[in-house]
Amino acid sequence: MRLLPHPATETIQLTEVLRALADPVRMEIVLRLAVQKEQTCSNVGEELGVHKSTASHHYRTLREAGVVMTRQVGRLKFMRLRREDLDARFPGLLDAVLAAAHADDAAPATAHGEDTVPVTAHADEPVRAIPEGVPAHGG
Amino acid sequence: MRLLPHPATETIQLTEVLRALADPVRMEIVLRLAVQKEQTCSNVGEELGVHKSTASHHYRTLREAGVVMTRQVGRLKFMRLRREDLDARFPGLLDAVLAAAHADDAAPATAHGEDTVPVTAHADEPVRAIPEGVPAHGG
DNA sequence: CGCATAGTTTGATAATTGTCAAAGGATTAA
DNA sequence: TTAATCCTTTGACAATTATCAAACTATGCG
Repeated sequence: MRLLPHPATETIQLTEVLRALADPVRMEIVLRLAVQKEQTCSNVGEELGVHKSTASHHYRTLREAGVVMTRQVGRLKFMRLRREDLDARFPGLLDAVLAAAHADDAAPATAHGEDTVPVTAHADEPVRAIPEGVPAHGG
Repeated sequence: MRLLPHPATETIQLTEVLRALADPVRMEIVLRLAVQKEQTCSNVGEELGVHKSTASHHYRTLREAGVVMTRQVGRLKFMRLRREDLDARFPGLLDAVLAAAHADDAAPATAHGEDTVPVTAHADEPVRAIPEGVPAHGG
């Protein structure tokens, strides 16, 4: 059994964690690991729709950012989230991200399963809001 | 008074938020806004150490990701965090990120103000941990 | 050894991004 | 209108990155 190099908990950098998570493929990996706790790279990779070398690149990115821990058993490599380490370093961050990812999955326009709300109206037009205590200077 | 186009709360994408936050300059902007609540672009930009056009690019990135709201008053543009919107869309995320940013500021190696711990020893070497219920098959 | 399995590394490429510099709005002041 | 202020846009460029393909390493099996 062997371990690959991982950053110590204290040296995990927020910016790198966020960047690691700011990719759809890597987020998908993290979400799977959040449910399945530990998986082989092969298992994770087969469902991602990317080449195995691409997947390997993402494993490395996640590992070097301190998001996942990889251990090798025979020919297999098992990946797992560094939940406790991340919680110790950045309390609540991982949970918030995972919860947010689920909130993001539920498509807003069809979340209620009823109205196809005209969200596009907001997306490209100026928002009418926040007049607030504006330091306007004249009427 | 005018408003620039902003994404509606329901259309804010987690990946874009994380990517927006995964940059040191933008994180710095967000941290300032978290404290000062609202500032002009000029105020924020002067302390960032980047060209004003670069700063403008970052404002845009943050705005399009749904992280900040910008309103124009005369020649000035005021920026503010979309705290309530982000909380509504991704509960706890912004708070966790802000707390994490503060935890990241406190340099771990000198946090105790005493020992210049050999963190580099961990950074590049294999970690001894997580033997756990490993499906090892032999001694 | 020879062969298969599991991932990584290297090479190549296209896309994205952070940066500065310079020109371009938009607004206020005179 | 001209000038000044505030910020954005465009252009250029270097660095990073996501991707696939192919070669490579490491392990296990006979």
